[in-house]
Amino acid sequence: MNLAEQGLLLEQQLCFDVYAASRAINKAYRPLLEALGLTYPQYLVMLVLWQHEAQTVKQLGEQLQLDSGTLSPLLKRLESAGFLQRQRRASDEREVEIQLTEAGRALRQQASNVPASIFQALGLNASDYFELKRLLHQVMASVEANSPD
Amino acid sequence: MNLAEQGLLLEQQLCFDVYAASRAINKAYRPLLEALGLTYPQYLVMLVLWQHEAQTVKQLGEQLQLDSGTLSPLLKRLESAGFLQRQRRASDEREVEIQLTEAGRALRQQASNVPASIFQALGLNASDYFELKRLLHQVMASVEANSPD
DNA sequence: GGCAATTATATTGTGTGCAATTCAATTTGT
DNA sequence: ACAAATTGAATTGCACACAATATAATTGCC
Repeated sequence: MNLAEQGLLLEQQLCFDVYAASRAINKAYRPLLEALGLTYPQYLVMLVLWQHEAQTVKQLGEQLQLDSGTLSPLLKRLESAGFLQRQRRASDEREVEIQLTEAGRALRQQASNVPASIFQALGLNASDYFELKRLLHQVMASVEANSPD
Repeated sequence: MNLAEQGLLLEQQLCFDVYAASRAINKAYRPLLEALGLTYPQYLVMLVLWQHEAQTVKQLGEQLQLDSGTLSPLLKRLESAGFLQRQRRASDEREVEIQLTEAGRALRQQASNVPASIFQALGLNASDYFELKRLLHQVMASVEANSPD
């Protein structure tokens, strides 16, 4: 087997590991978030809103790297679940502002143990945790330099 | 802000980094694979088949950690694209055997430069590459120990 | 041999992701 | 001021993911 062919082996593919790890992590969140009535992407949106309540769709999209094609239906589901409200901003009617409801705010308390549970499930010590974070950031920076948004 | 609340900050979430990196990598593959007529999950299936031509759906699913709900329609699309054929195995009619077509086999040559292109786009030196791989494997092993298949 | 449990795949339903398009509101250039 | 360009969301269309269910074939057990 020559060098080019060796690159085509699944077990050599770092990218597959990232892809598989992402799905495995999602699976670990599922039972925890099900108790809150959230999916993992919905939980990420709530994280952003818990940090700063009023956000436009665009601002959410920038932080989560998701576009309106993903966020619009997701936000509608969160709205019909009663966790937030969407309304056109008066100062610029193109923008839709997302506001937490009381139920959405209250959910934060119920979610407060999720990060620790997940951290434990990851099985990493602090130094590996930060090393993994560093390497992922490096990969994202490189990849996005080649294929910009 | 107390400790529990600090866990709920997006920028502290390693899991978000894995999720975002996975999508960023997918985006990097897209233009390369578009030239071959493949999506990234389809490319992964082809990688497995290039290594070992005859596989059942179950065997593919084990290697890629994907179930029949994902693989069945994906394999049908690869079949109608002319890259493979699906047929019930005579010895056990519950199993569906996947066979590459000549076009599917030929695609391997066209894909041979993909791994090197992607490796370059990742911007990692060899030692970071293997370190990232090690950490991801560790995470997957831990996570799957808690939420088994 | 026959029937219950198991196995392999397919189907259904829900929820992302994302490219491409559409539409309305705003900003810009003159 | 006003037409053209830009912007922010929503919509459409397609392709995953995955839980839950259905179906058909096989295996085990008596």
